[in-house]
Amino acid sequence: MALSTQPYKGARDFYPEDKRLQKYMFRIMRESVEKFGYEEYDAPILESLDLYLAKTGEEIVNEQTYTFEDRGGRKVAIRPEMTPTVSRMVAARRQELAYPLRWYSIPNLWRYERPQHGRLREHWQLNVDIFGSEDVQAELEIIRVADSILKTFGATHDMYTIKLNSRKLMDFIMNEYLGLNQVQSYTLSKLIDRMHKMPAEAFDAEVEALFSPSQREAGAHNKLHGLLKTKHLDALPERLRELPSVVALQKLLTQLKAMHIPNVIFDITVMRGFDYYTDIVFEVNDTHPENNRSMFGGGRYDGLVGLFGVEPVPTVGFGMGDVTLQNFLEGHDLMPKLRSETDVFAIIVGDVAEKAEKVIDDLREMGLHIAVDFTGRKIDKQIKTASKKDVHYALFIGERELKDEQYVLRNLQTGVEERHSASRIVSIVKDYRED
RNA sequence: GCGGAAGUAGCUCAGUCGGUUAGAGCGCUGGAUUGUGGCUCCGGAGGCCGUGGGUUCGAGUCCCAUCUUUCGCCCCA
Repeated sequence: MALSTQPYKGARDFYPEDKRLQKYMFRIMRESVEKFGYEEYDAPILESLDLYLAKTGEEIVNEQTYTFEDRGGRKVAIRPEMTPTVSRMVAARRQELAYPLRWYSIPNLWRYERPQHGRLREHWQLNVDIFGSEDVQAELEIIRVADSILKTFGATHDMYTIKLNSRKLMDFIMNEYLGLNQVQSYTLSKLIDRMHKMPAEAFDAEVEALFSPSQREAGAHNKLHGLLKTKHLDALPERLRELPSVVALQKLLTQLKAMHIPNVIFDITVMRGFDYYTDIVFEVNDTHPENNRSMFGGGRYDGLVGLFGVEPVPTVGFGMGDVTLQNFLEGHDLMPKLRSETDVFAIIVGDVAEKAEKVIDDLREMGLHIAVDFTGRKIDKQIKTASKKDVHYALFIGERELKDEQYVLRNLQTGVEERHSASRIVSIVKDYRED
């Protein structure tokens, strides 16, 4: 039986053209967040399993994490997300860091689950966090950063919606306003989280089953129903509007709109999967009709750093996955045509290899990326090879060129050929590379 | 983890009722008087029909299992 050439289930090989796309996406991400002063960090892909047992949703640890025992008997996990890791790093140097911290990373993460559209077992996820600010200005900045990234990819505001909500508001609604106990609240929040994926009747039935007789008596169901239909903060009952979280949400919405981000809305059904969110959460949705799903999101999690036994550090952050981002870019026709990192494919004509290599080395010295075809094949084959590699220019070097030191530079896109000196070639190619 | 669909050449696929040496297009490769790709013409390579069992005189075709891909569910990015 032959060895399989397939990559591991749910993981991808990155051939040069795939890697080109990944590098492009990471470059835009880095440039966007660094504009706001975020600094890159990194960490090992392996973590102690304990790190994930304390928090996170239970299912992620039990069923979706790759775990194993190392040779020393330690329980090890391949990181399924970056937030616990970065919280651990911050906690380790809690006292000496200069707050507010603006950190980002693009780690690869692993989750053991069934691969399907937009979800693989290994993915890369831009993580952007701001540590050390309780002020809603932190949320404002984080959302602006997320918006700015999408804009840099060429997206316009009609392509996505930013939905905001608050966990504190939801907790208040469930505990105080509806009078639910802890178990009921937890179940209901998970139910609201997937409310849009189930028929209204099924949702109603599950909600009804959740309430106790006395709660039903008190009209809990109707109250909840009314709330879930709320599209604006002003439409909330007075008691809820006075909550600090709601005031903060209102401020956020107003400021974002003032900053020319009109596609933000309040959405009371946004919950986010992780249990560690403590207040404001947000979610970015693709508006493309065929891919109308949550692309990524984030929120405030003030409790995580404190789990390591140090004073808590208030934190706001989000994670943006490469697979969902790619789907978004493809859906909105935002994928760039990427060329090779190689600027020039040199074609040596005749028996002049030694002299030609000298010229090529000079060009490399002046900063060009040049691959040389030393096969001596027919010229048409060599041009075809260059073209297939998505190299932009072919450079012919033969007797004639070497004699007068004028080389034939061919633009493989247009087919236009010109004779130039080496230094002129360098500036032409560099000019092209710049844009 | 639970359902549905699909696996034939590198890619996209055809293959009748189970019947001889398994097909096309594209791609790859060589050539059309040796310094120019994409067009045209001619030649060539390339298949354990995903894998393992079973039924049958005979299986790409029917049955079972398994792996992979894919769509949905759970969950989430």
